[in-house]
Amino acid sequence: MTSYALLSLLVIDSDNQDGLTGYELKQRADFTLRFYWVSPAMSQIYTELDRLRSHAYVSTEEEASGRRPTRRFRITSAGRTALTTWLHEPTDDFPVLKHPVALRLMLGAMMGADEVAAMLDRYEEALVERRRELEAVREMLGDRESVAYAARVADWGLTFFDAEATAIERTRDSL
Amino acid sequence: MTSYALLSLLVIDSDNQDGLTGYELKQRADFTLRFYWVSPAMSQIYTELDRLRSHAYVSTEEEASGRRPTRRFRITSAGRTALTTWLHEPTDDFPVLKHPVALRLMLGAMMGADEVAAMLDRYEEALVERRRELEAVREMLGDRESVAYAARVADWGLTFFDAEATAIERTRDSL
DNA sequence: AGCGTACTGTTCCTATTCGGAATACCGGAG
DNA sequence: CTCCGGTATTCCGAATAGGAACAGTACGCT
Repeated sequence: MTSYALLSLLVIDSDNQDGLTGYELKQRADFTLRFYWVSPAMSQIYTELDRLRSHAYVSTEEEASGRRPTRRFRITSAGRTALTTWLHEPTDDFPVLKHPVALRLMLGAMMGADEVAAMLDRYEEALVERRRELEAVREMLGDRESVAYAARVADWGLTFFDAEATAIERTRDSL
Repeated sequence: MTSYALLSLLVIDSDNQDGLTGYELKQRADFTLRFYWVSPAMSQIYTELDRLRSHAYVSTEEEASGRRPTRRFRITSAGRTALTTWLHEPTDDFPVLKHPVALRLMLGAMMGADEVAAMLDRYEEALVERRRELEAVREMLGDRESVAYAARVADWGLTFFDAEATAIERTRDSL
């Protein structure tokens, strides 16, 4: 699955002629992908890139400018085809949510109400911060037609964050 | 992290004297844990149980009744202590959401509006089903004080599902 | 009693993912 | 020219995922 996530980053960037390095891919992932997926570890990005290259889904360009070899990756037409095929096949995958706050809340009885409240406060703070970051992304996207789908995904994320804020409120009220 | 999730299942069950087998633990995880975490693979459950036993956080009881050895696991007081310690140390872990629908929506331009709509429809169906399942759990919990925190977690999950439904609606409207 | 079948319970295998350390090179501020 | 922060890749070990394989058990059916 992660390979498709990386392919999607590459296809989004494909108007850029130069392609991306693994490092840049990691930065893009940190910037957007993490809001609706995860930002893969460096190690995994390079592993996936090797795999994609072995399928000829990406092409690499060595940049032997200095002494150090730097590779820039671009999606190939085969990669585009594979991605399109993947998009077309319906999937029944359901979102996976790993929620450490909920995990701990489950054992609230072992924590005490004040500590639960403190945990909620901390989470709320972190949430506000995350939301701010996503909102910045959303504003960058604006209402340009070319990034309309990215904007929809960002809006989806904002809806999620707002629901989290609501859940925090409700939980607090119930204590 | 998963080991604490398993410990939490064991502590929740600890009024039961007999303890749980790995298999039963998997069932419990399928029933509740998956709504706010993941249901670990069988292989991982047994791996974690071995680890927990090596820390003496769980005790095992061999049941050599027939020919087959069956092990029942119970949390020890050391396990309880470890769990409590873990609960007390504040964490800055943020929820992780892996959202395949959002991942695909990102590339909506490569799918076409009708296919995107179909994907949203399928997701909505699956969502309704999941919500029903969680609601059944929620109703089982009722308003008993002993499971008040579990009920809060269930409510949190329902809030999440409702937000997903909202996000689907909004996305549909924007197409 | 014997049979089929679904369920219980554990182990095993492989692949994927995570998390970050280690290494190395580059460019600019001072 | 030197330090330092950013760029870029590789490497390592561990955790997680996903099921298949295997084996015993319970129960209804004939």
